[in-house]
Amino acid sequence: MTIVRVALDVPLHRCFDYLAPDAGRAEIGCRVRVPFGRRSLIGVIVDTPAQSDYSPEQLKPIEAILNEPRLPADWFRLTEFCAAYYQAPLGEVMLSTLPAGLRRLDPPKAREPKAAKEAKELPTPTLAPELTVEQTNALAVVREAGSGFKPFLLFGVTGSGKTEVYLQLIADALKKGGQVLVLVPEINLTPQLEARVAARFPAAGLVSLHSELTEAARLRNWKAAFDGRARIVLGTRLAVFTPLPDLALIIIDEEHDPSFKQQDGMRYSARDVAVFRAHERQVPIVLGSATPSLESWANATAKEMRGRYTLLTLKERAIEQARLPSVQRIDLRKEKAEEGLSGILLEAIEKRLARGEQSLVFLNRRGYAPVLACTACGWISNCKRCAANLVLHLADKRLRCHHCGYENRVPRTCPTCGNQDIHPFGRGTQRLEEFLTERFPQARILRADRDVAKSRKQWEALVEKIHAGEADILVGTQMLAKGHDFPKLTLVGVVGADAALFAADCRAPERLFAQLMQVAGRAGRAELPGQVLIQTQYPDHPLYGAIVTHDYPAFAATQLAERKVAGFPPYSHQAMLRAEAPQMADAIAFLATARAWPEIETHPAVTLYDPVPMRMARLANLERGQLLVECASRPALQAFLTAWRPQLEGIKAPSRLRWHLEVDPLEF
DNA sequence: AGCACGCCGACT
DNA sequence: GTCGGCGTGCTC
Repeated sequence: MTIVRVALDVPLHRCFDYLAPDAGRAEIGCRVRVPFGRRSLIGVIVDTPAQSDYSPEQLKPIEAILNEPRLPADWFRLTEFCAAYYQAPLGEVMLSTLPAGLRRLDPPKAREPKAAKEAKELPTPTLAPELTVEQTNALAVVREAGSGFKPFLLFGVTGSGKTEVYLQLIADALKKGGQVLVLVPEINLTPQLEARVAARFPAAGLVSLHSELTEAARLRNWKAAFDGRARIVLGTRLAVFTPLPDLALIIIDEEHDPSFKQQDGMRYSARDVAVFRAHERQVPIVLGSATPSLESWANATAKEMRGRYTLLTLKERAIEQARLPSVQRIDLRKEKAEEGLSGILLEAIEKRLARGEQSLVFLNRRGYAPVLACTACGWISNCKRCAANLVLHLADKRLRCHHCGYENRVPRTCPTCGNQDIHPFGRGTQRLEEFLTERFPQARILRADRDVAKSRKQWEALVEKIHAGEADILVGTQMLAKGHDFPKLTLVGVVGADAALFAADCRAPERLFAQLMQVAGRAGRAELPGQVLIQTQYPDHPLYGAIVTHDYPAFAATQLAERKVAGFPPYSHQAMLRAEAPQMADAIAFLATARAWPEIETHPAVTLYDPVPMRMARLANLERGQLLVECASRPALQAFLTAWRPQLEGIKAPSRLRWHLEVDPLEF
């Protein structure tokens, strides 16, 4: 009998030893089924130690060895790094990054893909278009760097041809016999990238990996990547963990996008994990964005970072005749607005209607109005379970909490004083749609938000309609800003963006800038020139100034200067301890105990702030508090967290209290 | 995390 | 008298 050390998907920071028959090929990287307490679990063999801390009698024999697939050594280094860096149990990391079919006891029998599909003749690859000078230069820099680890930041506005650069680099990597990993923020927002890659490399066996795939499809695609049949893997953040024997290049499109950050379980940043992976495998990595994250921008431009990343810039739009849209501010202090829309914007819409072009009104707030209130007694519609207002949805006559999902009928009179005079305050997309319908009765108006496009199918149908020119005016949120190009869209009106200017979160301006650049990029992509009108009470705000001049570097420079003064990332590193409990006092008490650990003194480089309630202090009947940890040195922060985390596990707290530690938090 | 055990309150 | 609430402890 041999001893095997097994990582299991349990929230315990240790592995478990078992006995395995010598004959059974129980080797590192194999999955095994083992008895655990009264249950049976799937785990991964991480070691075959000569000795165990437990006596042989205490060790239970494994139940089964699952030899295929055998997880490779570099996958071990990747998951071990993540477990250490994000303070997560190794087994949890390993098992959660495998497709469900490999971590379940009763894996569904993977059906072979239909033979007809394989027999189909491969289409002729689409041809590469002629490159611009900038694209040629960018490619030359990457090619010159060769095949080792080297991170590049490909900075280029919408339409500047980043995708073509990716495609050429993919071609290079494939030619050398390598595999390519392409990460995208959300698969349903970037279907055209998948289509373009597939069309250019029809023989590369492109597979996609994202959470919308069925379990069987995900397992099938994972295996194709694992055994090298798929030469290109295109996926969302979870794809960063896919074993790739011949990995030669990693590409991250829209690298600034917050959806690369996992917000539950192991809270990792797929972008950062990808950079680690590229380093570990000694392959180049290209991060692309029109509005890079400040972290990446600093790595590519700041003196302090000593050029960790190489900056590649695409300034010009690659599509002929297409120019950057003209962006103007509308001063709401001077312009009269009707239902939140200024005369200038309404006139601009009218002009587009006359010319048969499309307009988009961008408002990142769904529903009819963000709150319903009583003018007599001051009652406002708030959520019983959250520190948030219930949003009025007139389309289906409901009051709805956008945070916990609680919903209610719309009362006819004030619930506290009986007054009939209750009013919606503020504006959401439904209200704008209603007003525009009234104002432009001849126009075809389409609203695009999560209420209208609940499923992927509904969303695709909506996009189809817009493409077919079945809408004159679009009213939409965030959803419309990403991905799709609408050729007849020549006007974008931005409404209600000011709120984000003064948000407490230091990353709010960065996100707003990215969002505005993205939505502005929707205007005038083809031969029609585009116009963007931003309605604001603060036309002199530097953020808008930078949007008007399309000047991300200037914006980033001011933001980085502010971060430097404040000692914020990327000039420091952070971790956040969060606790939630039915009573805020319990959550804060837990954090205070964590804060009072005496050995904190032995980590002088680390700053711990006071425990405070979170900005959204109550969510779904749980009160939430947080404690920020900051340190100029990443290794020092890591050393502290590694010593601190076991202490946290020992803190006695009410059973309903939950806590987690997040490294490199994005939201505050 | 599960899943057991165990010890007190309010039901058929 | 039991059903069941959740506090506590353990999993090689």
